[in-house]
Amino acid sequence: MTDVAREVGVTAKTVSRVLNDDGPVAVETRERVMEAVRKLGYQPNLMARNMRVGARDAAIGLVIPEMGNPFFGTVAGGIESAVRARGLTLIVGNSSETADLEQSLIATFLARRVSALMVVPSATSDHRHLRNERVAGLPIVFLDRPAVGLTADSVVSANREGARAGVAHLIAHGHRRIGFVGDVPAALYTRRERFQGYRDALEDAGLSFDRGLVETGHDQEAAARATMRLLALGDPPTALFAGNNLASTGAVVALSRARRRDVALVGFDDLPLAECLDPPLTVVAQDPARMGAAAAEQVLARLDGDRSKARRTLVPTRLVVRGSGELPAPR
Amino acid sequence: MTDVAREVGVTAKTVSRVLNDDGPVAVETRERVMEAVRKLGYQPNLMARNMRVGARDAAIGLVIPEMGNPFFGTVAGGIESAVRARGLTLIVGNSSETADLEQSLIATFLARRVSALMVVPSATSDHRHLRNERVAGLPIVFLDRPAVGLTADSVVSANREGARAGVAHLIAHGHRRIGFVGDVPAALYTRRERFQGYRDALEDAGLSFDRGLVETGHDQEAAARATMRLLALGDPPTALFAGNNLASTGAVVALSRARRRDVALVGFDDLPLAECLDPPLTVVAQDPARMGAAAAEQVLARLDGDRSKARRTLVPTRLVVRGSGELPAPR
DNA sequence: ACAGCGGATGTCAACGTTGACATATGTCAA
DNA sequence: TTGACATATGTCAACGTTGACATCCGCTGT
Repeated sequence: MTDVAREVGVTAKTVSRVLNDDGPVAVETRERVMEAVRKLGYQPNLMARNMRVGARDAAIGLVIPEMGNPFFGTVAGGIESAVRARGLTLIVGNSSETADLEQSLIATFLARRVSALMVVPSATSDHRHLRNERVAGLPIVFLDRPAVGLTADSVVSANREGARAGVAHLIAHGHRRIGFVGDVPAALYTRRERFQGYRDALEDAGLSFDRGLVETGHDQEAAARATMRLLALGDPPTALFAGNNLASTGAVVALSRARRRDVALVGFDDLPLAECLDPPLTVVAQDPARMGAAAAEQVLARLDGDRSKARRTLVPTRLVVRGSGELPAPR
Repeated sequence: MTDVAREVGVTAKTVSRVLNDDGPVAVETRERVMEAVRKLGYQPNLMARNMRVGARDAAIGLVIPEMGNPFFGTVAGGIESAVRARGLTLIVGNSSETADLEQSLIATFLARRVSALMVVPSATSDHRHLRNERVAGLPIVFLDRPAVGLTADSVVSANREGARAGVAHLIAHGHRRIGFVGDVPAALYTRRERFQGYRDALEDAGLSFDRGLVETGHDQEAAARATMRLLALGDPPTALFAGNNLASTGAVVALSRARRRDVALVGFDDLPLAECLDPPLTVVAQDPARMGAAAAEQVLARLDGDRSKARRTLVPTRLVVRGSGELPAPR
């Protein structure tokens, strides 16, 4: 900025005035300044500006466990578009589902003085350490899974209700033995809730819970193996409920490899090609874009001074009936 | 920091020394400082630090056209993990495939003094405005598509070669009329290259090019409609080549809806459920994680002072044979 | 006893920007 | 003419941090 000022023959303050439309500046001066800015290719230094005005960084920090997973990608996209309208930029970090990385990313974001924090917590993380920031008024929103050890805003899917509806759907088609293919670790919030929904549905129908029908795998191949184990049981399930998109994919792969077109399947979270599968995949669809948008709204409201108490936003799910969930139970 | 210093009864400089392991500090002082840091929940202000040391922001800016698309998500993931090892954080912006947004995102990143810039260019963008930064030594890498009007590093897939191999594969199975379902706008680099590869393969085999076999659609539904138009031709193609993941998905959807299991299909870019389709989808797979990693490597090398001339990294593709591309041509 | 040295800490200025306030010049009404 | 006022610009300090250099202390070797 000083360079521009020297070039024009004024002080930095005048240049600052021109660039911020702050205070009166002679038309001619303004033009000469703009000219010099172009000529020197000057870019204002946001870091210095923020420091001077004591403002926080016009960015919000987002921690997600996995960037390649389209679920989180879409969530991030929903946040980005909602937040950019306010001139905020999005800083993204990948926690790889580990508490350590999550915490170090959060520390980095805090050191950058981000305006707000959005976190998809890892399975084993604890957020007590954010208490100071919370009371200091920093907006913090937890996504997909709530905070642990901290009262804070959160935006989550209607996991339990959705899973319950999905499993009830299978029961309505005559199934009595329904397998659950889910995430590991079992401590993960979403896994827990969806599992509860599964048990709710069984109970609603007066069916007994069989621990032997529960298998887990944390990636697609592991989920496929888990599915295989269920199919190999002496008294195998006639239907499966998959607890997330990777589990669904794994189950689909396993059924396809085993050429078992008679096993019903409902997955939690939609897949792009679901309708092209054979049979087309019935799912409990989440709405990741909406989750992102809801989280962004919540953060913006907080930034606008909303000091009301922490709020949990429940994003509804939707049962999308396509075929795989309607296969009748054999008798 | 001043607060911490006052608390301990030393000057800010001493606190700075403790926190940066810089210069000698008495063990006891160090402990008291650390204690105060914990007690006050002090976080060093990165903005101020960067400004003082004249360093650029320890972040790299990434512009992608679409966060929800798993291709770009995976690319971003590849970058993030490679870059975090160096203590750099990733700032991501979504250009929604428009040149205006792209440019404004780049401007924001520059104002933040990011250490490097990574851009997946939009169809109509022009990068002449980055010339100053280039000569100033800012590392800039273009991803998936090269820069326009600027000589700079780039990392792209072997689009032309890959498409050529994919189409040659169809020809080897006896197909003579092969449709192309691609992106719009046709001006898009990847679309252009893949289309050239398609024509190369036809020419290699001595087949004539028929403009009527080329259709476009920029999202899944549009691609499905494009596929339908091809199938409805008086002399329809017996095989299809899809120019990207959305086009592939659209083509799969269209064939599935039309119950046409006799039309061969090869897609560019892999899909998670490709193996479960009926028939399983043969694709020319890209390696997005590797693209991200390669781009990150290139940037890190530049940050380490590599001043060699701009380099184009070609990431190879791989033909994954699964079934849909091997359907024989009817005769 | 004293210079010399290294350890522990302090002082000051500067990074680039902008708020608060001051100054200079011109305009206009009383 | 005078002062009140608006316009255009300048001066200075401060944001939080750290480089460069200074100071103070006790210890060592002669």
